[in-house]
Amino acid sequence: MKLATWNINSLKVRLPQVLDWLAANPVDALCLQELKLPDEKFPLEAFTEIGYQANWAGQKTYNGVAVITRGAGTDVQRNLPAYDDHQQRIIATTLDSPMGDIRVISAYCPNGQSIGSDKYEYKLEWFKALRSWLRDELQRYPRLAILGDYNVAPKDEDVHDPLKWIGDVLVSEPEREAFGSLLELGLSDAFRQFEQEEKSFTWWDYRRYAFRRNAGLRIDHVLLSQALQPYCTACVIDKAPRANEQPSDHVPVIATLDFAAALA
DNA sequence: ATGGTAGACCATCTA
Repeated sequence: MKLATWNINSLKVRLPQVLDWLAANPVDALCLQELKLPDEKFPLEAFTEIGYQANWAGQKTYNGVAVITRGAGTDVQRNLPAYDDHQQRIIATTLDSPMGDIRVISAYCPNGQSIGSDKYEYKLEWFKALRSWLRDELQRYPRLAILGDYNVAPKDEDVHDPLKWIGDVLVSEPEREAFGSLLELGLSDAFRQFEQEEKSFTWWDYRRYAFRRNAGLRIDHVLLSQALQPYCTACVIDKAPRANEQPSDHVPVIATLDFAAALA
């Protein structure tokens, strides 16, 4: 089973790239962020034509998340139930697997804009609400994967130039603590369970030739519950789509779960 | 210190 996440920064612009990517990477679930389109503009047919189903929470202009899946999802949940928020940042669905139900969540965590701004306070509040919801969700669904754009580089090794970024949004200590508070629930950062190349990033600013200079951050993550982590055999970043014409500023992250040994 | 680019949308906002 393969699970992936990709912040595509406008599904309208990136739809052809997403379809191409799925053809080349037929994952079981692809979590998308920053759809930037309202519910009624979601291109469902484009996905059904290639054998996928979809659940989404759209919004005009900003935000918006989706989970593209091979099978039909059940128990679909939009947004954080106990956090009143018009920004569409969460969609959750339950997939069938040889191990039983697996909860898959696509998350677009707030950016925070700048330290001390209203948006930064909102980001920290939102993470608290996310943590609280995830605690309950893990009780209901021990096999849980939450994938998305967390807008947090967890450690200095996830930052191209840590000195330049000290105290900045996306790397500040309160944000890293917020991210760490999710790990305290028993979630693990799948990417760091494996040997990885140094300077592995998932996002590069469009400006100043950041991709060419590999001036990036690792802010897109796959978090796996304790029940799922033992089955994860790989977690990789696919940098290829950043070289496309009109690329997203983020690239996909893919986690592989292998249940064969457990079922043998 | 500012601005650089991209996307949504036609003046800025968000990232």
